[in-house]
Amino acid sequence: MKSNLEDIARAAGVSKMTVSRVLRGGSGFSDKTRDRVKKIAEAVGYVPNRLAVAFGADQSGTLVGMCVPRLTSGLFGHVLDGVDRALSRLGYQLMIGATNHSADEEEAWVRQVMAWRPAGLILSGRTHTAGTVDLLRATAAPVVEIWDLTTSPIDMSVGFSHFDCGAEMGQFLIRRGRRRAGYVGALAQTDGRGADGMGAARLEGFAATLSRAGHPLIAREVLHDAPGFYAGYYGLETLLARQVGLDVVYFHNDEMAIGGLAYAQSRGLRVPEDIGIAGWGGMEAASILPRRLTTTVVPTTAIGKAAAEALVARLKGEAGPEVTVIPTRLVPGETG
Amino acid sequence: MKSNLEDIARAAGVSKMTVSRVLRGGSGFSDKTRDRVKKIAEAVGYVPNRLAVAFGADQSGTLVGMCVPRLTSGLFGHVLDGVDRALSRLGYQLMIGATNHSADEEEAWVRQVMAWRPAGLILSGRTHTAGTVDLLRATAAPVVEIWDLTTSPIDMSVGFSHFDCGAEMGQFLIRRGRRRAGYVGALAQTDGRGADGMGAARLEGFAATLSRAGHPLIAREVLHDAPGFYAGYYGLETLLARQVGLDVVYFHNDEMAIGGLAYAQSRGLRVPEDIGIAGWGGMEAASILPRRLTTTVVPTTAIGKAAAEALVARLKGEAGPEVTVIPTRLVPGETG
DNA sequence: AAGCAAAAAGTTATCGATAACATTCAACGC
DNA sequence: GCGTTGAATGTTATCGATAACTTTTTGCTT
Repeated sequence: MKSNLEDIARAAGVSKMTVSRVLRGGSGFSDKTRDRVKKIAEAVGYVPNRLAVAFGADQSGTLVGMCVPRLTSGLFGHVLDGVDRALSRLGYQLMIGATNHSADEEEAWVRQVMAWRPAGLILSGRTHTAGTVDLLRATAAPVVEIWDLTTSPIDMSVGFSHFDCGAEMGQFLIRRGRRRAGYVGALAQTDGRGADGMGAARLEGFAATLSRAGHPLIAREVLHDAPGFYAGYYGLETLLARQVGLDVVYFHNDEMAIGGLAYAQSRGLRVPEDIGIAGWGGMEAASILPRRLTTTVVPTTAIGKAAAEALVARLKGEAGPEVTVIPTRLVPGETG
Repeated sequence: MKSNLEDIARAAGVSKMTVSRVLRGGSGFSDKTRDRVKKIAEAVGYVPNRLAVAFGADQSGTLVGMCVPRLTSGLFGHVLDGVDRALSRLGYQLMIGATNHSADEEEAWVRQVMAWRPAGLILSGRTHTAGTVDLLRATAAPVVEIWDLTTSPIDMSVGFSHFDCGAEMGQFLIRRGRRRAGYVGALAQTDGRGADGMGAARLEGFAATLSRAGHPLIAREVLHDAPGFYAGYYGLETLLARQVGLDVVYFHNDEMAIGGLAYAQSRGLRVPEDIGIAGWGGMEAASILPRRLTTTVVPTTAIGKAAAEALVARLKGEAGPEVTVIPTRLVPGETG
């Protein structure tokens, strides 16, 4: 990893500049020179120093930063995958970080990653600290906020409305005759910064719709825990212990809903006869249960892809849409 | 994002060098100067340019590259999380990539990321192209190979033996009286490069153990597909259509095993009475099913953490172990 | 107040690639 | 064979931080 343009230039008996031109493949050299330089570069295993390129341009043209709430989330894994596939094909590098659902941690990450002068950033959610927003506004780098759509993005936004997801599920459950609904969530915000803005927005949309229909949400249980199977299992246990007579429970996500399903079965409750269960997210497992889970499918990979494409378009100077809506799809299933 | 040391130096009436010293907090400046410089740096929102630092040192001291087979894998999500938590705490940045189970794609990624002169690399698996190995050996950067343990690592290795996982499960199922075993895998290698070396090693260990016990593997079905629920579902369907009388099926991973479980239930097969099912990996869902899945739990986060720590130790010049074994744990469950 | 050590601050060179500009060279028409 | 043109190639400056070195200032002793 030691050879540079200078070494190749010396070996080929030309100047650094000629080598640079050859290796980037433009024009300004003879076929003979090109062949000789290329052969030498190949032989010494030349790897261009992107640090030098980026530094010279005071902008690392192929570096993109992406920050997600949790790296262990199945949904975000797919988003990440969508982004990575779209970007790596074009020669971009992905620098990642996790906020652990804390806007302060996000700010710390943004500050760190900005030091690398990335060509662009992809952030998750629309809740950021004032410091983060200042930092980003002071930058020319394009920023895509994904997941939770915002009508006034810092720069660009790709995703859908969590509020609408909740509202749609509320309407659906009302239409199915549900009248006494509960909610089980997780990751209650601990730092007062709207850390779980997205789950909270779904709950709001859900609750608002139920109220409008005249059958308001009766009970809710929000755990200070990772939104996984266990949280769903114990969350439903807690909720049912506190409140009798619920006929449906809406969960923060599918993992929790499947956990809830497991609890209901362990208690001998029939789903959906005794109690309905609805999730959110559309994890693969949900569609292969004995009874298909009633849930909202989120096109995760498509969101990642769209975010990457919006970013790349902006980097190429093309004028793209400020807001890209990627619609979710309510899947009726057999548990709601 | 425009201010640099020069700007601050000018504003403070000192030289760049003094500003540099103050901001890195060493010595060689008066308290008065320090306060003034710090105040100005704060006011202009100075973000140091790591590109310049890394370039000057011809090594990006805080950049670590990590490559996983798939970003959508729950297991690797946890590994990634373990790595990220350990590294971000120490101020390192993580650059990621996915091989999509292709050694060639890995080489392409390594080539790209080496251009950033990372302080170290974390790779998944022990199967690499000759080109990758050459590239890495020519580098001073520490490399940790995780997941599949190798006794002769390029540099360092953290993980466990997939062969042993398969062997252990084979022994266990034999002890439970299983005599006619099948296997359902996925990600059949299409490019002949050992793309799925790790699942293949488990299968080998499994088959070898069964043979030694006198009850060799009867049927196997390896799909050209992502190893998810669907693959498990249809994989078992295919296997059972081809071969009657199987009394247990070992799956590539838990997701596939759960898919298989769903197929068995859909066909009215009783588990484990009519057919046993065993998975691998230890996804959270597996432990909350009505019947706990027989599987091997892999301490994913611990592997990530150990890999990060081994890398950091090496970067600090400490002599660490070449090979770190992170033991897996067979969980008997009730399906095998 | 001179002398001297130590602290404070400044100067220079450097890392690799490339844009912008400068120069050399070859081929061609007349 | 001489000027012209365009292709081929070379030179210089630059990006920001910092190591290594040099100079200036301060503070203290006698």
